[in-house]
Amino acid sequence: MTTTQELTEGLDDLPYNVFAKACPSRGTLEHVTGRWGGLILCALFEGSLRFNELRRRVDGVSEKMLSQTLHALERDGLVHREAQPTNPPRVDYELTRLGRGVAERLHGLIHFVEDSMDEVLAARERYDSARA
Amino acid sequence: MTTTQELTEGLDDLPYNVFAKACPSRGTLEHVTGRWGGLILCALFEGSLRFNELRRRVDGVSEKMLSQTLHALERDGLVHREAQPTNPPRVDYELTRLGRGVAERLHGLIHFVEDSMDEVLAARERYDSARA
DNA sequence: CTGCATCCCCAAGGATACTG
DNA sequence: CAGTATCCTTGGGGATGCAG
Repeated sequence: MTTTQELTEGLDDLPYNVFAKACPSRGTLEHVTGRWGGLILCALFEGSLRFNELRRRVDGVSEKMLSQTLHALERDGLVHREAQPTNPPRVDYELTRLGRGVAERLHGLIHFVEDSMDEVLAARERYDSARA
Repeated sequence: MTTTQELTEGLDDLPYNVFAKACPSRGTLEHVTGRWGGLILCALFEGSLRFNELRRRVDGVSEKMLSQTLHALERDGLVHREAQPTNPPRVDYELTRLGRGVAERLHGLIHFVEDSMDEVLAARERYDSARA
């Protein structure tokens, strides 16, 4: 007996496949690796932060983008929002278990890139001077 | 004049720090985690590919974006371009040692996201129904 | 096949002002 | 403090055409 599953297994037809244009995992990947998503998750990996702490930590985010990105990450179940009904308001953002899994890997990637920058910059100079 | 470097030193004054707006590592991170960069590196992680193979593998990339992203990755020293002076032309793209380091970590991240999609989708439903 | 050049649109995202 | 609402600009990126 040959099932559809058997016919297609072994290549990329796992339940979710980023390489497929329509796969929902691509959307989540973009939230996670987007311009601000990665930095926000990585910042929260070091501990929970309040809105404006996060804003200062991630140099260059606008209020709007921080708010918007946090909403997307919260919706995807990667970030938990803890609002305290005090005055003035205090809201803490922290990673969920799922979020820690993502952030841990993102953290590894980011530090690898940081540690590689000397080589990257050297490669750029070679590339540029080769066609000057 | 207060520079970003001065503002952040004492905290993360490692040679390179993605959290600082002006750090060159942020640019490279964006090449690597950009909309197409991540998928291209991840595709090449499984082996070298020709231009149109890559184009088919990464469902949805336009010719322009593939070409443009490959140039950025080549310039950063992550991808090696091997052109054969045949007719018709044949060009292979493969990861450099540095590129493999990045792609390996990216690959781990991407698969973690794919494997988490059921949970992500469930979280979205909870989030949406909670404010319907 | 492997691209580069051009046109063009639209949405990401910055700036600013306002609210609870 | 923690956001939301609005406006407006820029460039990301798709479509098309051409070339070696």
